[in-house]
Amino acid sequence: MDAARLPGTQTTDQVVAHVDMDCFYAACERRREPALEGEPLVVGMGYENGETHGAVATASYEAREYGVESAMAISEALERLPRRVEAAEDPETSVEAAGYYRPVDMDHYEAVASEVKDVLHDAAEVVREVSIDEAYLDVTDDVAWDEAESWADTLKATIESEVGVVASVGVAPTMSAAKVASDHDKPDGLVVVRPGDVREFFADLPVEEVHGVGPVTARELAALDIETAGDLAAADPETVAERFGDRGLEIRRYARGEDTRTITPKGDPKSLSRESAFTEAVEDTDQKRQKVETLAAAVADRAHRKEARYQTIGIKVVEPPFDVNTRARSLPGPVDDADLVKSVALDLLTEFEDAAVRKVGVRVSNLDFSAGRQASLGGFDSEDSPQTDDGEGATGGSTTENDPEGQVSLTEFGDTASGRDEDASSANRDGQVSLDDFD
DNA sequence: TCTGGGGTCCTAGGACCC
DNA sequence: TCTGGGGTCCTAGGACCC
Repeated sequence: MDAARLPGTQTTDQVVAHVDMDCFYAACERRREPALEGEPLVVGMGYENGETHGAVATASYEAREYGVESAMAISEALERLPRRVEAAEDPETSVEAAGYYRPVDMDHYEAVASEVKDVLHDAAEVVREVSIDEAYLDVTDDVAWDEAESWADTLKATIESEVGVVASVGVAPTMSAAKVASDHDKPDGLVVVRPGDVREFFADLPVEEVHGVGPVTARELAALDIETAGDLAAADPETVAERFGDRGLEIRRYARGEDTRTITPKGDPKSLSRESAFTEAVEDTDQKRQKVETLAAAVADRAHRKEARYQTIGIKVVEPPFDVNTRARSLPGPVDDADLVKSVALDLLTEFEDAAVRKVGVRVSNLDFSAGRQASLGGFDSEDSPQTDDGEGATGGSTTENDPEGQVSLTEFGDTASGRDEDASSANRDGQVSLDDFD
């Protein structure tokens, strides 16, 4: 596209495009199995091997007509839409009212997603990938409002011809409006909301469509007679703030088309986790421990491959009916140590030894990617700055070297900067960061 | 609703420090 | 020794998103 704006004509408005792939997993399955085109198709996880406790990840629009929805239990999906293979053998069931089921294959979807991303990065300077099938593009400097529609149309066509999957695109002056716009005319949608039209565009939408409003908030808003985004936009800010705090003011601003967020590329992850559900609630200690060990190894492996070290190790334990418990323990410094993940996770699990448990998870957080990237010599206190900056800059604070035994240096730093004795003393208390404590 | 898996951000309270 | 205030880090839980 030509017509880059002249420097002097820029306003504070952004031109934001939100690209959202339609039924992405199903589209990926169809790409490699074209016979599924036009058929009801359900992609789900955890239901293979005769298991029935999985959930629907994506249902094609044809499958949705039978009432199958994403996040629905597979067992319920099968009631509404039997499997085609079984229907064919069962004279009682009509083949027309049956569909195809495929298990989730993340590796394949990620490969397709990276092809899509290549197209997006060609189309815009700044791309924020939100998830495997969704991204924001900042095209403020490349696309004028007059050409937004044809630009988006071209982008959609390119994705379809080069990758073979269909996207919906919304273009608007803010991220929150672009997101709603891309969803507004799905599938194969293209909606442009110009700067002056945002408030009107939101007015009649159900309040749940505002980004950040989920079922809980929607219910509480309904109790205040706030049912549309327009109601929320017009609501008294003090009432909203009183009930929902800062988050309330934020969703109100979104509903008014006010959103000052700018598009930045996605940074490093903040945490990595693995979790897994039992078929039914389990009390047996060994079964729980075994699953936690497996998850711990998987998480540690993933972190290792991503060159992430972690300072906090935690578990999640879900008790029936759906009580989520989390426990976490922080270490004196970041580590990359699969055995430690396992031993800490198991230790945290002992609290739930006697509990009935339906699901467990292991997480590492407080991630540090510095080791794999560069050996930075920064981080020493500079002479010219007095005491005021110690809390902040503190690159890494604790061990930025590879091994947790890098303690020596910590202790030495101990009395040089007041902000540091915390680290040093906590390391000392734990004596040499003795990993033995966790074994 | 008989809830799968992987994330993010926010809040509140306690410990600890100055 | 008691009181008070400011600040940070950590843990746990909640809501939300895809």
